[in-house]
Amino acid sequence: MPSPRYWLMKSEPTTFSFDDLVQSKNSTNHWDGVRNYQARNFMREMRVGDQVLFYHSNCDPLAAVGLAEVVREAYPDHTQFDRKNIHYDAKATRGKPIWDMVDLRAIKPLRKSVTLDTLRKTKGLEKMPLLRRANRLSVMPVTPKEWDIILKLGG
DNA sequence: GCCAACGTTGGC
DNA sequence: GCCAACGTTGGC
Repeated sequence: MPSPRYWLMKSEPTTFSFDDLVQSKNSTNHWDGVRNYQARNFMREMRVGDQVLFYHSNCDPLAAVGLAEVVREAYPDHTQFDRKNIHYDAKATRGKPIWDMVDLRAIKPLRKSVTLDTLRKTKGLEKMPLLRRANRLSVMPVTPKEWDIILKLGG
């Protein structure tokens, strides 16, 4: 199976919002802090040019808000080595890192944010992991069909 | 290697 | 603020 070309990534806007990405140098920043193996493994499958939906969690409104693309493939997340960082992992060493991150560049905000509520009501999106009850996965693949549906909703 | 307890995520 | 889901940890 070829690797998916589309992804959804969740972030709490109080921690790092789509606007924060837009305002980063070259609209580009690294996606650090992933500490879940499934999410990490999905990041490792990402290739330069893959498209990413930026989703805001734990806020109001809950919604997909912007488009980004992968500009650097998985490399070690530096925060795992930093004792003072909330994401510090004592088991990780520079010789044997555990956690990776990718770099994303903001493409543009969606003309219209697509709320979780809308996603739930839209046919064809039922299988998205995002919509599963109490879902915690922060990085997930999006099928081309789902991608088209969501982009239409987002204008 | 099992599984209960614990901690975190994140929608509600 | 609550709590369901679920990943992780640790005792055995």
